[in-house]
Amino acid sequence: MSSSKGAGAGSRRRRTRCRKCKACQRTECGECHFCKDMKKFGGPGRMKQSCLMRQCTAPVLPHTAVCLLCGEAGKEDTVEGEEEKFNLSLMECSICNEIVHPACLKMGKAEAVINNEIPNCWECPKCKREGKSNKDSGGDGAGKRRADNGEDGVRWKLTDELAQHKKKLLPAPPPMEELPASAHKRKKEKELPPPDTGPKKKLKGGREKHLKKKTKAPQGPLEPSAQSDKSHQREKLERFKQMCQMLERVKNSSSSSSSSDSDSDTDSRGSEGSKGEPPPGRQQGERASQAAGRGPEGRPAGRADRPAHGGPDSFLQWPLVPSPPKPLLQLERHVVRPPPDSPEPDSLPLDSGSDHVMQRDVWLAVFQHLSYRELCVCMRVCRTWSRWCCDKRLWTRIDLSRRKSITPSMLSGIIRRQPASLDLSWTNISKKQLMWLINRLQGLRELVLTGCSWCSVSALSTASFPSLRLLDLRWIEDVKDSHLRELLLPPTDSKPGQTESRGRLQNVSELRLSGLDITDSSLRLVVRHTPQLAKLDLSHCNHVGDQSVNLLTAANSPLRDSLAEINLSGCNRLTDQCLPLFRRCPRLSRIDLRSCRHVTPEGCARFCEDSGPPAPPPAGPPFRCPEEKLLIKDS
DNA sequence: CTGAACGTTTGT
DNA sequence: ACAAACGTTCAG
Repeated sequence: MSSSKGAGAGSRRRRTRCRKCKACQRTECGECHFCKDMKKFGGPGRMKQSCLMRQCTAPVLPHTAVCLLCGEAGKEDTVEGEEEKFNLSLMECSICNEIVHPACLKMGKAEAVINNEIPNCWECPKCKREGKSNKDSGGDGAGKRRADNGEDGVRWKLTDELAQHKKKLLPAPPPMEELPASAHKRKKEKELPPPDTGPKKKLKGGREKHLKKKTKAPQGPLEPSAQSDKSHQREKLERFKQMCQMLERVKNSSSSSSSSDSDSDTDSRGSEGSKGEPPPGRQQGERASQAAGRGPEGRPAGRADRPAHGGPDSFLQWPLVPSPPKPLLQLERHVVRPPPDSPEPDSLPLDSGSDHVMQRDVWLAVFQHLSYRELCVCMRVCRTWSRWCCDKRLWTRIDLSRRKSITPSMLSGIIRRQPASLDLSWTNISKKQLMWLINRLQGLRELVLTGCSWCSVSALSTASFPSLRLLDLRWIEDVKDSHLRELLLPPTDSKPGQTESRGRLQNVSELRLSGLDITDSSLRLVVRHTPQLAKLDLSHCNHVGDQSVNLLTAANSPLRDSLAEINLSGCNRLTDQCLPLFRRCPRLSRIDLRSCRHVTPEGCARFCEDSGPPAPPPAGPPFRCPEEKLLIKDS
C-alpha cells in the first residue's frame, strides 16, 4: 500500500473542518461545481468535494492527532497562561508536516514562524534552523514566506506547494499500478444506476467529459469559456475566504482585548464568552474549543427535542454575522446518546453456522469473575466476545488515576463501557476530553477528579449530572470561589417554565472538597445546591472555620438533616466552639477532627460527655467518642 | 497546469 | 456502518 500512512517523520495529516467559521456554518449553495456533483443535488457524487462556499477558513487538526514526540494529544486546555497553552498545544509544521507540542521540542521556539492564518500551524524551529522552507519547491524563486502573505493563508489547502515539496523530499512511491480495470471495479458501482451506462460508467462518465472538452477546444487556444469560468469561481472563493477571515479578525480585536491577532478562535463562540469561560489562548485554542464545543448550555442539548424556545438563544448569537444563528448546531457534536444496551448479539455464532449452547447471559455470568485484564484478553477472542465484554455490568468502576495521559482510545473505551464510577484522579485530562466524556456518560454515579486542574474540571460547569452521587474534587489546583460558583449554581439558561432550575449537583450525596481554598461563600452555595448531601469532605480546607460549621448546620440549611459524615481534619481554623454546633445534626454519625490544631481533646471530651455516656481519656489518638455520634480526634 | 476522480481519513 | 470531504493522482 501507499506508504502514506506511517507516523514516520512527518507524514501528512489531514485537517478537518473547524465547524465554527462562517464558511463552515453556511449551507451548501447547491450551485457550485461541487454541489452539483453531489448526489443530493442530483449529481453523480464522484468528486466528493465540499461546497465552494463552505470551504473552511480555519481547518483544525483532527482529534486523533498526537504529538510525534510524546504521543499525547493537545493539552492546551489544561493550563492557563497564553504561553503555556501554546507550549502544550499541537503544532503542525507546514514544511516537514510533523506535529509536536512545542514543549516537547528541545529547541528554543524563537526561530519558529507561526502561521496565524491556520490554527496549529507553524514552521517549526527545526526546519527554520535548517533553512528549509516550503517555497523552495515551487520553482519560482520568489521567496515569499507563508506567514505574512495574505494569499497563502487564504488558500489553506496547502496541497500544491506541499505536495510538490513532498515529491521532492520523499522518493516517489512505487508506481503501484492501478489498471484502469481495477479502477472501475469498486463497490459503489451498485449504487450507480445511471441510465446510460454499463459496468464502466465511471470511466465512461469521465471520458465523456473529457471528450466534450476536446471537441470543444480543439487545441491551441485554451478554451476561453471554461477557463474564465474556473478562474471566476476561484476568485469568488478566495474573496469569500478573505472576507471571512477579515470578519473574524475584526471581531476578535473588538471582542477580546487580547493582543494576539490570530484568534480565529474566538469567532463564533466569542459571544458566549460572556459566560465566564477562561479566554481561549491563541489560535491553537481553536482546536480545543471546537472539539469541546464549548456549549454554554448547562445541558448539552440533545438533538432530540430542542423546543423552539426563543429567548435564551439570543445570547448565543453571533454579533457580526447576519446569517441565521447556527451555533446550536455545533452542540450536536455533543449529542448525548443513551448508554448502549446490553451488547448484541444474544448468542454466539459458531463456524458451523449454529449458535453456541451458552447464551449471552451465561457468558456474562462467567465474565463477571474475570479481572479487567482478563476481560481485555477475552475481547480479542472474537467479535461477539469483544462486544459482550464491554457490557457495562462488567465495568462498573473504571480507574485511570495517575495515568500519564488520557488518550482518545481510552476515552472511547470508557464510553463503550459506560461505567458507573470513573476515577480520573491525578491525570492531566483536558477540558475538552472531560467535556466529551461527561456528555456521554449520563449514567455516571461517581466521578473522581482529585488532583486535576481546574482548567479541565471546569468542564463540569457545562453539563448537568442527574445521576451523579459522588463528586470528588479534592486537591484541585487553582480553584477559586468563583469557579465553584460556576459549578454549583444552576445553569443560567434554564428556561423559565422549566422545573429544572436546580443545581447541577442536585442529587449528589457525597462531595469531596479536600484541600481547596474555598470560603464560606462557596459553602453557602453547597448548602443551597446539594440538598442530598450526606457526606462532606472539607479536610485541609484552610478557610473553613467555626462560622463554616455554623453555616452548614444552621436552621435553614438542608444539610442539617441530611449530613451523616463530615471530614474536617486539618482545618486549623476550627476551635472547640464549633463542637456544640454538630449537635444540630441528628443524622451526623461521624465527625473527623484530626489534625485540627485548635480543637482540643478536652473540648472533644466535653462534647462527648454532654452528648452521652462517659468520655474516654482525652488523649491517645484516635480519640473516639463512644456514642452514636462518632467524633474522631487525635491528641 | 487544471480539474475530475477516487482512495482514504474523519467524525457521527 | 455511514456520510462528508481531504489530499493525491492522472488524463487532458
